[in-house]
Amino acid sequence: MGRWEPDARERLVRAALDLFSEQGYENTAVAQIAERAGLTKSTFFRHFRDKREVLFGGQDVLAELMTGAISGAPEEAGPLEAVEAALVATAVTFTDERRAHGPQRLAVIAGNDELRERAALKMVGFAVAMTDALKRRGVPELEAAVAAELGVLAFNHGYERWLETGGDFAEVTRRTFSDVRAAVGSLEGAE
Amino acid sequence: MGRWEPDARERLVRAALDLFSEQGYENTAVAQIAERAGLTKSTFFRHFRDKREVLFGGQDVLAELMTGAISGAPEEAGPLEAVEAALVATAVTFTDERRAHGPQRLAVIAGNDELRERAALKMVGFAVAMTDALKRRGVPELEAAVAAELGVLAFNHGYERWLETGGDFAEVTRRTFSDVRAAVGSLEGAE
DNA sequence: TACGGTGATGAGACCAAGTCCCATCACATG
DNA sequence: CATGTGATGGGACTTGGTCTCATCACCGTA
Repeated sequence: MGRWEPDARERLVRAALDLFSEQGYENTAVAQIAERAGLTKSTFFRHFRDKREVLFGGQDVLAELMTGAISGAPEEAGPLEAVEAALVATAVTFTDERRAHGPQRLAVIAGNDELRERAALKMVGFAVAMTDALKRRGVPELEAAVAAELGVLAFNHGYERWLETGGDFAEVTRRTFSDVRAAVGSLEGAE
Repeated sequence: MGRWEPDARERLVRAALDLFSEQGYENTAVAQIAERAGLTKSTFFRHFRDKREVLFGGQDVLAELMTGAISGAPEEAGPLEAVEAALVATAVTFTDERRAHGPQRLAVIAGNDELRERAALKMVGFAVAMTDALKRRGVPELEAAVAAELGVLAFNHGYERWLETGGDFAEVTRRTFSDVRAAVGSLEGAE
């Protein structure tokens, strides 16, 4: 596993994040990112499938953590409890270091359609993963889909709250999920 | 409003859909689509922002129909009733002619990541549009988001059901949304 | 110390998506 | 018949993304 300067991948992420912030996503060429990281275009595409992916690395790990938690939830747990376990299970990846450049990352994504598109796909990926995992537990199709969708909603809101308020991701997300469930209750009760 | 052969846009859509089915999305060049439609690459990009968009035309109209219906819903209507009205309002665009190439379109989209990505973005667009429209009615943030998300879920499932079973889109969607609400009820009651 | 294997990188050709600018054509109007 | 307008054609150009081959650092081993 020989290497010149270590952490090529992380260097690319940092360079990309900074350049996107400075000049905007579409005004930044991949070659420029690679150059700032002391690498070349070839190496960039060896680490990331495309230009967008440099901002979304490790999301597949999240999906695996979610499905793992749902599969491993106790027999008696209902779908919503399983989904909550899935959200909590992702907390291990949300370190303080990751929290540091979270706002910068969010701002870049919000400012570009291609990136919002990629973000949307990732969320759909989470929803599908959780839906499938729930169905494997015997949860009916529609109930599984609804539970998963509520989970993704809580995940997104929870992530933003976590960036704003800090604290433990698991704790913040649990609260957020509880708020979502309360909102569902209000909706059902209102009519 | 001069024009040689009429309906350039529709010809492009047909050509694209057929070529994508025959050879796959990524094996089809924009120039090829334009050629089959008797046009050129320039004209293609004058009608569609990018290669993907040729399969997603008119989705902005749907979003407007949804927000219009939510804004125009009676005062007493709850969030879920407003969302149901939004779904029903889109029915006018789902003609028999559109239903004809629906399955072909779905198959093409399912077979390519870029296209699923674009589809995901469109759904997020619907969710955001409905959420905002609900908030303008005074619905609290989270309740609005949940209601909108349930609406999008019903919209997607309803669309597929409509393609399979036929009939009136409004009717199919109404039933689907009712099923989604029932699923929500089961979830809440289970724990 | 020399040698070969391995994994990461560099370099450059190549194709297609998407942008831009300008010329051109059909049609309507005066 | 002149003129304007909207849609199209054509081609140059940039960049994302793929592919192939050469190169370099490191590691183990003789």
